[in-house]
Amino acid sequence: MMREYLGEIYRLQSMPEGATTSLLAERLEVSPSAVVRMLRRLAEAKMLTHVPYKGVTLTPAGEREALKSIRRHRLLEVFLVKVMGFGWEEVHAESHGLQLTISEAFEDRMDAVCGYPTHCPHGDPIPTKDGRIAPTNDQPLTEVGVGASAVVRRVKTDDAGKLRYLAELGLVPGTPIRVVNRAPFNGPLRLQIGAGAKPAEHVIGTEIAQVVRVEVVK
Amino acid sequence: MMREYLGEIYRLQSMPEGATTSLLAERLEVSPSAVVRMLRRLAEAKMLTHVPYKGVTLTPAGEREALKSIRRHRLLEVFLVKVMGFGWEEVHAESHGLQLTISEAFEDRMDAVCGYPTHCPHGDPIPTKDGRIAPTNDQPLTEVGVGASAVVRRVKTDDAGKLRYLAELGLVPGTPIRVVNRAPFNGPLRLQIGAGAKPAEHVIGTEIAQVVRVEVVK
DNA sequence: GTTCAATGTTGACCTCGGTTAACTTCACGC
DNA sequence: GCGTGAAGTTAACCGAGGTCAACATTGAAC
Repeated sequence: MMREYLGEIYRLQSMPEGATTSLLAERLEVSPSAVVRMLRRLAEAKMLTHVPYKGVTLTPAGEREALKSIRRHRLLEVFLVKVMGFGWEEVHAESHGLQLTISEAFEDRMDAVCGYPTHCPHGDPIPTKDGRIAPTNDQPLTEVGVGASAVVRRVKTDDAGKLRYLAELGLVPGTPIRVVNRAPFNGPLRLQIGAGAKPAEHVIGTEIAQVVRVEVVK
Repeated sequence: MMREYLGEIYRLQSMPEGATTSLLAERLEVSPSAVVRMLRRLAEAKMLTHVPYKGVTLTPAGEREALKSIRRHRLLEVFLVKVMGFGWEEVHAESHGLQLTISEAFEDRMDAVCGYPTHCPHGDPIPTKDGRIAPTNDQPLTEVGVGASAVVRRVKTDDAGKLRYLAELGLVPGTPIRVVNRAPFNGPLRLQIGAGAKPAEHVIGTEIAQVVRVEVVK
């Protein structure tokens, strides 16, 4: 359990808001008080430093553990999609419990059975066994200029409905797109999705566009 | 957790000794007092009746739950061997934790991915989703007469060492054998193992023979 | 500078699953 | 029929992980 908290702290640290008590509580679906107590225990275990009312910072040891948790989580997601046949919108919920009980041997088997994947179904990089993680270099679709071509890299949501919708549209990691048009005042985007002879054209709202991260192609 | 206790109770009820507190404690690797408390809770939940100092009997509801647990456990074992590439001697330990956290959806996927197996790697029948379990009709190898032909049906041990040894010998469910000779006073057995042109011959001790259950071929 | 709402923290409590130590009950040998 | 050892049970305890209610701190608005 401690490791899962660390993983979530790591994820949140790389976001603008940082890893706050209430955000952690929300993501882990527990009460804030449960989070605070766990922070104390993790601080005692030298996994992080916690300055009350200020914030939290992972120690190097804490980061190592966090990356182990993230590796496990993302490998599990790949596994559930590629081997078990779950949809990419189902895996978040499904991983929740499994993550806590799989052994290291099982993790290694998943890795092998999936062909040593480098990214999870949503496009996030999977840390290596020795704790290295590939850097990401993408931006929200909302920030891409009209006319630009790009490739979808990551999809930053756990919402099953949004994920289903994105899959329908073909907005999955690896898909090439082009921003055809953007309505004013953060209006909806018109996108060309996919390559080849007949790329589809779709209009998506900003709530969806914010969630899709792309790498612009020169 | 309750379901796992029920599964173990069911398994033990079909053995000569029955489901006693101490046997349960041993199989579940917990203290007898933990077992007794769980028995009380299961009795409250109308899953069984427990007469202190006498014994325990599953109610129909308890039996249903027990079979669900057993199904889950055995499916998991098949899955670990066929899909994940574990050895049949490793799966008992590996299932322990996983069993507690897999969802019903995951169970269904395992079933499908494994091709709807009917027996676990050790030869025990897998209950169906609606709670029916195939009867078994085998006997310990120790009770088979000299000269008789038989087919290995089940292997009744969780000991990794014994399982490894049995796999080496080829004494796995489905293998045809013949009892060539038996030394007096419950002495070792000489067996012909396997069919075809050159069946192997091996001598095994009674400790091993007791664990192997076979169906005699007329 | 005060106030106040949002955020963070502490404390008291619950359940679950495990433990050990002490006590009961059972059944078997004599 | 009476010990006595094994098996079963009860009681008191622990830690993990969760809750809610009360309290503390922060920072932004006025």
